[in-house]
Amino acid sequence: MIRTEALRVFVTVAECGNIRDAADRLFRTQSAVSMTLKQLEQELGASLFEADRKNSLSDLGRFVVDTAKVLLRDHDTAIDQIKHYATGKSGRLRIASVPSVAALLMPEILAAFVKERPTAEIDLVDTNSADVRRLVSTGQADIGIASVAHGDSGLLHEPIFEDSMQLVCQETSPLAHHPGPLEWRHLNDMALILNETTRGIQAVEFRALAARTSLNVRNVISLLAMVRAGVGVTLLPGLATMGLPSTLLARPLADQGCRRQVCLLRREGRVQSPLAIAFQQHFIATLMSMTERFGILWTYKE
Amino acid sequence: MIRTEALRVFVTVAECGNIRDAADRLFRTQSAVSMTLKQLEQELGASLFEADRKNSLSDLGRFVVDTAKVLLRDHDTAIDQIKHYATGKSGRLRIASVPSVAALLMPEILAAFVKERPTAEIDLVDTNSADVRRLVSTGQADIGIASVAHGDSGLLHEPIFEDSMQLVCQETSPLAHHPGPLEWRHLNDMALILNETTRGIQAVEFRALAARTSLNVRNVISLLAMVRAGVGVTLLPGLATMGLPSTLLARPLADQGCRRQVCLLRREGRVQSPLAIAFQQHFIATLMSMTERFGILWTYKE
DNA sequence: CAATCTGGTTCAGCTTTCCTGAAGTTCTGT
DNA sequence: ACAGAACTTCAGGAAAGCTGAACCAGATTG
Repeated sequence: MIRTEALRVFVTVAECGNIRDAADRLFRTQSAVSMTLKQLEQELGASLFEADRKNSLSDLGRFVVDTAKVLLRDHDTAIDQIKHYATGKSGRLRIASVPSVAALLMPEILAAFVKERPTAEIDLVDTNSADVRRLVSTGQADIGIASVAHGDSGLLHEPIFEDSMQLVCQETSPLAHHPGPLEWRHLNDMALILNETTRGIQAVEFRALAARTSLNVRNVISLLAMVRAGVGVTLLPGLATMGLPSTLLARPLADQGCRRQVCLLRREGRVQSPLAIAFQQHFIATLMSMTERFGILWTYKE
Repeated sequence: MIRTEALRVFVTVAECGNIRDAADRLFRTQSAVSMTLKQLEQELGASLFEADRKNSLSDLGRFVVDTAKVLLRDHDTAIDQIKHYATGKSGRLRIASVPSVAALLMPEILAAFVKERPTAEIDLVDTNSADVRRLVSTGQADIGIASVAHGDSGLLHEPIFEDSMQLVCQETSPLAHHPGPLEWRHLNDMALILNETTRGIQAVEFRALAARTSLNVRNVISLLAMVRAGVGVTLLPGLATMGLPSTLLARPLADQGCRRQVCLLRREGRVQSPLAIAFQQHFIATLMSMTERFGILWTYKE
């Protein structure tokens, strides 16, 4: 059996022209190198050098050096690739995230992550929570960031942070300059536009309000356009209100229990790729240092 | 350190889908395979399979299989090439030979040799003895077949066979039908054409005859054309007379000591390529069984 | 529901391989 | 002829790899 390492020893000796230098380079003793060479020659049944002195190769030796050099190069790059993949330095990662996180938090988080991993390929999809869950559970995304729905089978979720819901209205709205947090009753006279994030609100007062309206807009851009056009007001998580257009305002609610929970989702019973693991660690660690700046409430455990 | 063999074990398990079958294929026990896998996973710091059962790969596992498969393929073909080269099954061999051997013996000898070595590249040059020696001593040929000249420095020669010199004349020549072997004196009245092979003849009687002529023709084709045209007679080794044109005849000489010695030549102090060694063995062995057919006298020792 | 089967892991002990340090050999230049 | 350089050989010890036996955990079955 010809060991790859024996070939490496031989190539090193051929390059150095003598055993001592090769032994130094390989962090072995002369005798170890000598014996490896002898064993290799025995294996091949022919001499690799012209003489005892290792400064001139035999015909066979030249052939073996040439062949072994490309073998070793290929071998080393392949092992390297494997190690990179195994340590999450390369590979492919598909992230599905709700728009607020994708737009406001991800840029900063991903910037540092990809900088350290120039060979990693990362796909970021932003879509609504339900779709994020679908993508993750069907294996089309490796990691999801969304609110959690009970009854999600096959998904593991780890709560990351909470985000208090805010009212979004025109700056000309009567509620715009209302002093202090808004009570539910203040919304009684307003036209309310529902959206995906309002589905998670449990408060009975809100559910009563919601029952009176049938306008439900999915896309955030459209939703804000509606509010801007005076169709009505809506509720959005605090994070999503950070880049609000100038004619709109966000106002806090008095009901502190009215929050959306953002979770990290992954498929159950599935070994994650090292890159996915690395991303999660990076995501948690980076995000933790960003909580204050974005006014979010950290709920991650462990 | 990731061993190539560990990757081979992993790929085999991935292909078999379980350890038992893989162990059988690898001629190892289950436990050995299990431990190798465990060690590999430890080295990579991540799991290669989805579960204990080895029938579904993790993301990392899939990547490693893909990468390792090409690595192993390249590795195996490279090792194979080296082994082929080392055992003389492939490589390049440059043979320089005198025309008589090249034309009459080599076809049969090489036919079998190349048939067993489809990937070997063989160059055969036919030229005169002096040039054969030059090619071998300058390293332009690996093996030479020629008569030996004393004072050849840097050349090793092994005598192979002897060949008795014969007179070549027109069939209309007075000597053509002379009964019994020819004495030197029978040539007294003949015009003699010298050639390279006559240089090696020591007999004083011949040297006296040779002193009287100044016509020396190198190329065998030209030489025979001369004889055919009636310019004179010449002497050639028996082997070279076997394909004589129909109007020419070869006649034996009485002087049994008048022979040319054919040797196998190689460069001194130089390790031969395995293919060259293989060729020599084949050459000697095949030629030995051809001696009678070609009327040559075997002189190879050892 | 216990009994069995299947696929895998762990462990102690053995064998093989590999490496080292010291001593020996061979070549080379002076 | 001698010193030094280059390499080999050898004995002993460390490490790695393999095996057989025992063990474990899920499935399957009478």
